Amino acid sequence: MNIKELAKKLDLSITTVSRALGGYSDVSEKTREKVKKYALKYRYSPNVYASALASGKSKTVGYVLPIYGTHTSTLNQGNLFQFISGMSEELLSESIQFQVLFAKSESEELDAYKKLIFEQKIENIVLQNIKTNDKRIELLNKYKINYVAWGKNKYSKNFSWVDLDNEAAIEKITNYLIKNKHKHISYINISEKYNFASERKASFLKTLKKNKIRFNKDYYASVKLEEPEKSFEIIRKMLSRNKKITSIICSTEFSALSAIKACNFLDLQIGKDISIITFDGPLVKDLSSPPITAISFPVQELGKQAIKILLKGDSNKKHYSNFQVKSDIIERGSVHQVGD
Amino acid sequence: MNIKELAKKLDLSITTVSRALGGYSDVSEKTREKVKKYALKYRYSPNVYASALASGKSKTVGYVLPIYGTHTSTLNQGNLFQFISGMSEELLSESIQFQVLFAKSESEELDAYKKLIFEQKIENIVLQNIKTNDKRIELLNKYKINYVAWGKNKYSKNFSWVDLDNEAAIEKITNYLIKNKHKHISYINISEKYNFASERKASFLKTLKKNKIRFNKDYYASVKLEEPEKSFEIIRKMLSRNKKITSIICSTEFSALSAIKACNFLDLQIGKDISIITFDGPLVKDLSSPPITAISFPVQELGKQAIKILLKGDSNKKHYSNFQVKSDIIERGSVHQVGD
DNA sequence: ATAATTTACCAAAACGTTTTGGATGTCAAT
DNA sequence: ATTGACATCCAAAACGTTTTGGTAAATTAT
Repeated sequence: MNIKELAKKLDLSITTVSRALGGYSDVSEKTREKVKKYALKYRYSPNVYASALASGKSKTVGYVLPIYGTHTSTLNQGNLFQFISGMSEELLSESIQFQVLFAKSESEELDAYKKLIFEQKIENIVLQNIKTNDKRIELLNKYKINYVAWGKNKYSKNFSWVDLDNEAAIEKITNYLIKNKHKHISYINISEKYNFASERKASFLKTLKKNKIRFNKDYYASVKLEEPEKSFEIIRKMLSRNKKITSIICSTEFSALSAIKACNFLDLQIGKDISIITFDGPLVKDLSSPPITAISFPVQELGKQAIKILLKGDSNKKHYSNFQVKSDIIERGSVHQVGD
Repeated sequence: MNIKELAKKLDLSITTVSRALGGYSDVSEKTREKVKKYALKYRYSPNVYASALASGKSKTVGYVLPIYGTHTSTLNQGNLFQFISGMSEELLSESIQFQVLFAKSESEELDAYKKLIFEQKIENIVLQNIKTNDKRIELLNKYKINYVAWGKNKYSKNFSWVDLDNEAAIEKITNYLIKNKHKHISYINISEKYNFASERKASFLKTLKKNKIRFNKDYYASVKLEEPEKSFEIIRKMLSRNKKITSIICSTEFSALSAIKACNFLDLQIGKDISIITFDGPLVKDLSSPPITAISFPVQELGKQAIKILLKGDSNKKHYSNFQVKSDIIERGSVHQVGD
């Protein structure tokens, strides 16, 4: 069933059918209802290719999913699928397509974006894992693509984004530990080339300073996003070389699980000898023993908002939106009070 | 740059340019090379929408990724991204698009396939998690879609598939445990509505019988694919009610990690009081303490082969291919000999 | 030398939409 | 009665390809 056949059944022109379904005001409500009814009855849906060709717009949102390293990078982003789920839900309700490409390296990633732009003529894109200096941003700006980023950086006055308030989150965590009399706080972060990690480090340093605790660089390490499996060795070494450490902050739940493993290895009892606190995720939520206190934020909502902002966006207009969420600590008993 | 402009630059007709790039034999090799050179020079790539509209073929492979439950279902499929990575690699080298939809429930899943078929006119699809009675198979057969499944079922003489030899894998695992004098072997499987799980159960029963070990149904449980977080309670209960159990086979690595948690909870020492053996995955590989003996198979290769079979397939011809891999046990010390 | 075949090219139609630029009819204002 | 504004519809062009059904020239077979 195509538009021609449908028009014939309705005894209307192709134009009117098209414009009725397109929501144009130059068709009466009466005929619009009739057209809609028949379209449903005969299961008509416009051919996406013809539609994209004729209008020059693809009604598609593009997204590149990085599966770096030994495909474990997704493990370091435990709430990735919550974000995708949020996007997906919002897109479904707008009946807009969702084109996902997979990339196995950074160069493949940039190529994937080029493919979306040049080959598929996609004009709406969602980005994630924004770097402090992000080539993708340059690319998308250059070609006037409408996009929304999960994450911000120093150029983010000039694009739309959604994000967790990373600064507030780390401040909250650090203060929480300090309140529990921790002075030797370690932090297992992600490489600072990712802006969220850089923000978190900055906030960590700032909060320590505010509380007059000297930052010890031996207490800080960063793990590559694409190499979660390296976390264990890093934490094990850090803990065995710095016996004074009483708490570990983890930027990802994978690190937190690695920290558990390291504590087991070194016979440190979690919640007694040492504290662990992490950004939340499904593994930490359901698998860790013992349960780990975590900071949680509504990732699915972030995905929904990303799409909402994207769809009302317009790459020509110079108006940018953003959406920031706060986070909350969920106590699960892995943080102890020092000196008890 | 479109084909018209390119043709003008080359002083050739649109037809010839199109057919040169399309690999038709009615173009001389000399002009073909010239066209290719210019296409590269001017960065011409055919408009995918015009191309799909004109040819009626979309040059796209469709795929539906289930993110069931609280988006944790991917955790129960640890090697999913290895499979995707394999597909992705193969598709990239053929410069074919990869359209991925996400589905959050079974009905959404079926709708997603319908969307691929009816709205996007996609004629190549990869399926995963084949059920013993799979509605998707009916749908795809009915509309003569070319597809390949990861997994088989009783109707699989009538479609193409790639899979692990599940029967051999479970036989290998069970024999391995029996060789180590285990008689009270428990098995944490996935719901038998998935055919791979059903095959595994059957093979488990068969191998026990062959070795004259009576099957105890209290030693067997299945977890829903979309509810990995339930594993822990199931295993904990099973172990505390059946003190004779000396080994646990796990169909997914998430179950294996849950089994570790349960053993810790019940103060059972892994590799001494109780053995755990599992299907391998990235979590078990890098995160579990202690390391868990696992059965491993080349998932990425499965993804590659799926695409190879798909692309040479033709929904009209009644010829079906398949590709089956064997698995190997990787000893990591979590299996002990009973009576030592 | 002529006929038959093969090689290399091309004009025009087709794919199913959206959009442009009217056309027609109705109604209120003059 | 005429004009202007508005509501409602439509024919035809356009989007950028692929495919069909050729033609002319070159080559081979007779």
